[in-house]
Amino acid sequence: MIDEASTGRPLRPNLAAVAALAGVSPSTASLAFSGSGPVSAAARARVLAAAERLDYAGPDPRARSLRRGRSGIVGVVIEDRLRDAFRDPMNIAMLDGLADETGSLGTGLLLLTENGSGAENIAGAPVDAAVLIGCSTRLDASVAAFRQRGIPLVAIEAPHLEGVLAIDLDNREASRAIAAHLAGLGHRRVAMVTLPLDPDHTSGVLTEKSERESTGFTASERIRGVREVFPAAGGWVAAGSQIEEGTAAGLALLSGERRPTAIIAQSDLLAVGVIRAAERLGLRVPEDLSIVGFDGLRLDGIAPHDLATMVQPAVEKGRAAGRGIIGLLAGETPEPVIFTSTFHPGNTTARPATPAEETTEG
Amino acid sequence: MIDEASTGRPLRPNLAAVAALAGVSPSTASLAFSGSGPVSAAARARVLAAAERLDYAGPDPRARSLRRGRSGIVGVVIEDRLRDAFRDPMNIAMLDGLADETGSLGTGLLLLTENGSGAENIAGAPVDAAVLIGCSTRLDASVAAFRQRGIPLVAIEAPHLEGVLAIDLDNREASRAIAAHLAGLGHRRVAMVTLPLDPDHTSGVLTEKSERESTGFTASERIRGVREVFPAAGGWVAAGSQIEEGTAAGLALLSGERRPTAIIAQSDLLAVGVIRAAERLGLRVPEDLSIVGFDGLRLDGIAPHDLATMVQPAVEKGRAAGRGIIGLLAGETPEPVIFTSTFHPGNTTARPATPAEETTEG
DNA sequence: CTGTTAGCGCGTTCAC
DNA sequence: GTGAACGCGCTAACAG
Repeated sequence: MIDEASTGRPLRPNLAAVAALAGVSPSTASLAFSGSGPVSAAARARVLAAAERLDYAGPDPRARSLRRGRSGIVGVVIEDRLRDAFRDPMNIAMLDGLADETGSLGTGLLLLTENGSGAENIAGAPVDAAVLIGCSTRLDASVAAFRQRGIPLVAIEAPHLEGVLAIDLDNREASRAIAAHLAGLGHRRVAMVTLPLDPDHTSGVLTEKSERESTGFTASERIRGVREVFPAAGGWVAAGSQIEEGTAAGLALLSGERRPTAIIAQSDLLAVGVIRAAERLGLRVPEDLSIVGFDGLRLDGIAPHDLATMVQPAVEKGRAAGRGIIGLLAGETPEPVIFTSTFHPGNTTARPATPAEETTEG
Repeated sequence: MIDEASTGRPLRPNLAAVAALAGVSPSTASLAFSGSGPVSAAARARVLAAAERLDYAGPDPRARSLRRGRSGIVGVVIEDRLRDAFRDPMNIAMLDGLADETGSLGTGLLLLTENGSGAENIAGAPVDAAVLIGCSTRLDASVAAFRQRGIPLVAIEAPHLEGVLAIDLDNREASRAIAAHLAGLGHRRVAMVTLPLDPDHTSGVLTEKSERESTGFTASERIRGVREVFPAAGGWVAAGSQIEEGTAAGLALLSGERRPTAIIAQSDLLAVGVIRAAERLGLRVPEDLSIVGFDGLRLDGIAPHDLATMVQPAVEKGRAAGRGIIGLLAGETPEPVIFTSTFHPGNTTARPATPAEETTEG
């Protein structure tokens, strides 16, 4: 058997070995591979031939990244489990935009989840920059560690953090606009279905406590927006952005006595679920119940209605994050970005059947 | 301003600086951080204090991975664009299982796409091991490079590759079983809706040519399985595993003269799309058209029917891949795994209205 | 328990 | 255009 011991040379050849065989110095061989310097065609050819003979696959990425101080890897910090995060089509769209933009500069996206690897591990990742997605206060430790390392950070829809480039969405204003639209139609009893408020994705009635202790930035912002129009609006906290969760929420909200005449869901999938719940309860949409979603997901065929919703530029958010990273890595100081959602009226809202009662309820 | 130039010490402190300040040797400081060796409590405390004073965030991941020869990163090679790959819930389930199992050993999953980064880049990633997903022959270059580097490889549902641990699904047999089920009911005119056959996701009639030149391993296997029962079955190649694609396929297949009495879709989402197409054409399922899917996705609410399908253990596939990687990294030689799908009869198949005509058609 | 030494594999000076 | 030398930051051996 031909192996390390019998041949006397290392099993995995290194650049030095290739250089030796090619009869050039290591630095010349290095230049031949990286192409970032003047090498004679002859020398390059000899190096490449030697590499082939030794079955050398090119410079070791680890050594190269140590020497260069860059790994080419962009970290994506996700708080949820992958399964949960990827179930939301908006996250996927964002990742796609991000990959699009960062693909040019590096190797790939490194998925970092808080639960999988502890904050220790997450901050010990060999990334050149990191994007924080759907983050809450729990990420503080990781953020601090990244900062100490001097790793540029971009946060998408997160509370403002010093030194972290913010890519935001007008969640509050968009939600206020939705609420205003419903108020304009005459609705007074309006309820919300929110995205998860805590890291455990506890679902249930939206209480003062759950709202106060919320770590879900986007969800909280959207609640606040609605509250600007309906200060006392109640709601249901869903365990995730899924149709079934919306149905559960809908059943809970619509089964009570003084049921709402309109429901504002924080995602389109939740809204579809609410529509299902309404149908199951024999309520017509929008005659008996107005429903508005959020996201602007293409729902053709999934829901029979043309859902009223706030269309958000998810892919663009990812792209902006990617561009931000590139800028930061280039030593620039990119401006924060706030994206604007646009209202799609659809056909799932209408004047309430019994308009203008007094106040809102939960 | 206090900076590098004025203080004379590097802006980012390194382990040596910390050790110096703590009055211990670098190796002692290293042990204090990694915890993998005997260090006196006093020494550790001094090191930690020094680290805090210097705002040192711990050992540099790049240097550490060079020295240790391991980065703690597992690569996931995806052929598609992220958007396409993640649109298929099976892929997400797999990734989840993979992350679950590999979370223990490392930092995270590095998403590598062929289109984003070239084969050069992809093989230059500092990964300890890699999982190939939905790969075709186009990945050969990357595979070769990984092999040269001695990086353990696991392939999920891929053609057999020497030295690559295979995690497989009984696609062929499962598809044969579906076909046999339909044959048993009396169906003779059966058509397929397949997953993409080429990297560009070209959709259209399934032709001898597209079939022959297919790079979609899973799709081809499933076609072969069906062909064991219906050798002449025709079909439609979808551009992806999405409901709308299924609808398009259904419309194409069902609009012709001698329309099939049963359609075998290669995913549940496609099957749902076909159901929609059937409904749009006024065909009843299963009375006028039997439909079978694949995957065993939970479709509650998305489709009114209880879809007949082959339930595949997607999360388990990911888990098995993860365990395989762990084994390979430990120097073991894990056995390949072949998972078995189980048939869920549902209520979307029935005897054909006009049974037992002669042969199949396209 | 701690310190010393010696690289990991490469890229980058700076001379020639 | 090329080679020699050095150091990136850390950790595995050993020696004390």
